[in-house]
Amino acid sequence: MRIATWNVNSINARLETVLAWFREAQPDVACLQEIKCVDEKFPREAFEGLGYNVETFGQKSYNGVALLSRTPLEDVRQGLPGEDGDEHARYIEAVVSGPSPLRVASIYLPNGNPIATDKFAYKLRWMERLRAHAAELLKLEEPLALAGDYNCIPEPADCHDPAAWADDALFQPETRAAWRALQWLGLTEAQTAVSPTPHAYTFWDYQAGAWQRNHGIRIDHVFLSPQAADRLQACEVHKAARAMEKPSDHVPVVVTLRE
DNA sequence: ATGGTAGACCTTCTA
Repeated sequence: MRIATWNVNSINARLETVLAWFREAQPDVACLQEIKCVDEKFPREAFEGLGYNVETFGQKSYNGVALLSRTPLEDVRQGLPGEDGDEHARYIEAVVSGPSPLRVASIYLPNGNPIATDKFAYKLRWMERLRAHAAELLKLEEPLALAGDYNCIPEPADCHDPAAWADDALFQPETRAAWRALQWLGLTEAQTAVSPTPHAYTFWDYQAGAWQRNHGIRIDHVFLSPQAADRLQACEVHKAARAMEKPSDHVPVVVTLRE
């Protein structure tokens, strides 16, 4: 089973690019982030035409996440528990049905910049809520994948120039500690587990020639429960997607689990 | 030199 995560930076602006990648890569499950539209505006039919079941948690203009699966999605949950009044659409979870069911979540963690504002406090609260929810899910002792844009640069080797990120929310000690706290729960980050390659970037800014200079960051991750990590076979960063026509600034990350 | 680009969309916010 192949599970993809991809921050598409507007599903409607990116539809042809995303569909072309889906035809080529043919993931069984996909977690999308930053769809940037309400549920009614998601191009559902285009993905159903490729054989996917579609669940979305959208929002006007910003954020928005989606789950796509070849088999039906059950037990769908929209929104991360733990903060009443949180309006951001950043979390959707469901169970991919089949002979070996997989619980999967599409995660768009808050960016958190600038760090001297409530945006950073919101980011850290959101990370603590995710930790608490993940701890609950781990009690189920079932295959689980928490995939998405974590907006966290875990290690210096996950960027080109750590000094350039020193004041950025993605590289703050608190952000990185909250990310590691997910590991200490017993979750396995797939890319690091399979091939801990330095500079395996998943995002390159549109600005300042970041792609041409390979000034990227590794911020798109897949965390697996022990029952899923036990089946981990591969984790691939689809770097070529950054060179497509009208690319997203993120590329897909695809995890393969043994059946 | 505080730049640069992209998307949504009403003029500026977010990234």
